[in-house]
Amino acid sequence: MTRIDDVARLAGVSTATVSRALRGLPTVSAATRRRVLAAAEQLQYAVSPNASRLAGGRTGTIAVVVPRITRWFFGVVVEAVEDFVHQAGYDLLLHNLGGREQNRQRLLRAANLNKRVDAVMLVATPLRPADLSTLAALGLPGVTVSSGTNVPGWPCIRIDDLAAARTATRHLLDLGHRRIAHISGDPDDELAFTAHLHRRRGYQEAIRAAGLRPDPSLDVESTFDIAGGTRATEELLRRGDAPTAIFAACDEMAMGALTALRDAGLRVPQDVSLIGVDDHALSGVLGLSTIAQPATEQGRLAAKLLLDPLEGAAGASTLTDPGSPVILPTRLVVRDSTAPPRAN
Amino acid sequence: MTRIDDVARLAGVSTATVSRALRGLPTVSAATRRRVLAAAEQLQYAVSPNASRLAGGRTGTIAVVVPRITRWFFGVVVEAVEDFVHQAGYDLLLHNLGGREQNRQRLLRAANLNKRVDAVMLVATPLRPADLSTLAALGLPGVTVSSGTNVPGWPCIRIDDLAAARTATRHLLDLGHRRIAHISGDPDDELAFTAHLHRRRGYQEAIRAAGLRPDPSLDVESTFDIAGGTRATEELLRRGDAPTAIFAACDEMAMGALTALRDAGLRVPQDVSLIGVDDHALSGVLGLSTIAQPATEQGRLAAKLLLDPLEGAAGASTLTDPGSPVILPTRLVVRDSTAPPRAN
DNA sequence: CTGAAAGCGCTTACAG
DNA sequence: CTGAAAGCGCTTACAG
Repeated sequence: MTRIDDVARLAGVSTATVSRALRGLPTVSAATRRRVLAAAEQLQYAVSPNASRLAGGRTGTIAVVVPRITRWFFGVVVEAVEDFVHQAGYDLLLHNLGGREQNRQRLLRAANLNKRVDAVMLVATPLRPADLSTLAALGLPGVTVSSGTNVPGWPCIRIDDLAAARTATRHLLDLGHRRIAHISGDPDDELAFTAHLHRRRGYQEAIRAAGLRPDPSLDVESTFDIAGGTRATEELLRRGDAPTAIFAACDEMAMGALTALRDAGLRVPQDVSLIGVDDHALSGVLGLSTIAQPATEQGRLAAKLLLDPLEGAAGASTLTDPGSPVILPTRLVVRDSTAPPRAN
Repeated sequence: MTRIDDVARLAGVSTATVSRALRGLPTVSAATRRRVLAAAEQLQYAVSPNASRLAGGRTGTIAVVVPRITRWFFGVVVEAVEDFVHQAGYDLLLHNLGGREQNRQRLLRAANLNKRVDAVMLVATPLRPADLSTLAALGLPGVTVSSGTNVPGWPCIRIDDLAAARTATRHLLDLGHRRIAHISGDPDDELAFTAHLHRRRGYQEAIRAAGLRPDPSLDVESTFDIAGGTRATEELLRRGDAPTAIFAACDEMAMGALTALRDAGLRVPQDVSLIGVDDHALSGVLGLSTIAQPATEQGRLAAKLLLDPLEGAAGASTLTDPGSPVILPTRLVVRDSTAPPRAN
């Protein structure tokens, strides 16, 4: 392995000058810089990140925490963040909680973030009060994406889950539905993010705004994924007196609902209308109506808010007030899964 | 930030002893270890990874390279790898090529892997001869998953793409189909992985084994994703004389095909049968017949083959001969998208 | 614009 | 089983 002093020797300068030239600091003459770059090139020199980080006090790395990388939203967010982060010359440490409480605890143990990253991005990651203290003690900058827990001092990027749910529910109401069910995540799950809590409230608000009363038997909780959508819908049908429409808290749950409805011999939308939230890559294929949310933009913006301050970008801190979340717009996309209820 | 000498002072031992005790080395008396652990706990001490890595010469980090984290197979593989890697106490550096040749080049530039990781996992990542030299020069251990390019000395985990394609095609043949189309990835794409090349060959072999001749007009190339499946199918239909069955090189392409077929007014499987490869999480929802491949197992096994040697696990090197790939089994899953052609 | 020297916080022979 | 000391490969004031 060639080291910095090999380069220094070849270029006929000190290691300090090599360090400055390679990092593009302005205090190096053009001629010297040329010689250093040539020497480094000739020796195929690569700086040792660990030495550099130890001496410089920066890690050049950011941590990204997601509940499950295999779910549509989180995959898209990570892809956007990865791109931005690597463009900026940082490394990306991935943490996938995978629904295991133990993973979240391991992550938050001092040793796993501390001294290891310059900043943290928490995507839809819920935190207990104790976790917040741990994070605060680390003193790291960070950003949160999607709901989860707000961290004081960190900016937050998300959509308006309440409004999204109201829009979805109102779309069903406008079509003439009155028996509208809701399937959503489990509020008791420690690791559950909180988006679905707001979506449930939005659903209930829209129902009430239409002069109806939310019917608890039409509100089923399960896991926030495909299988959960299937189970919730099966439970819904088991309760008898099927709804004429279902608002699923996310597209993946809606997809799971499709299976359950099909197995029950119910057609979408003729027998039951169905709408989700996300605009998953496959929602178009399935003809699923949904509330589209901009996943790539949320990831990209979050990465920018995270890195700009580290880079000391001009106006970085004025881009957003850490106190108030940045809300990105959603959009109703009507496809083939929603229609007026059958005249009976 | 508390440092190792703070702990040493509190415990009344040297920093060397603290280092040994904390890492669980056997050469520390039980009493001393207890005192050190207590002191570390009391001070909330976390080792500095950079200092440790610089002094110790290990990075405690592995790099994982995938074409696109948002695609089903890669997301599942990364999830499995992440779990294994973190359990083993390593960090995971994620690289998502995102279809950009520039990203691949950036990754392979000496500075981006060199001195930064202890080992590399390449998932379906193709390499040019020059890239192979670069990797060889780094002298890093590694493993490849799914096709891509074989790296001398690295184990390789994958399925038998040829056999999978033959099975899929034969399933259609067995149902009575004779005009069987194939939609697959673009062989000219620099960044394309190579799985689809084998799948095409398997398709052609099965066609020939049935005494038929592969028809080039039934073999359409596009991108290896949902949109590519749609475009390829549209092209197929544009050529006239539609096939009675389509074998898509992956489930995501098959899903894209569904859209195109529906838009053309063709029903699956009544008008056209359709089968893919993967057993994507949504294939069940869509009733898509497919050749299931074990993505989680491939990721887990690859992680194990990567880490065991680093840990000096007993028999690590005998687990597999780096020369011959480890082939995991696939399985035909028949759902509702394949049926006999219409009697005409 | 450049260099000598100290220091970043650990781990590792080496000696006992 | 334990410690003193050197060393890992950089960066950063400081001085010029």
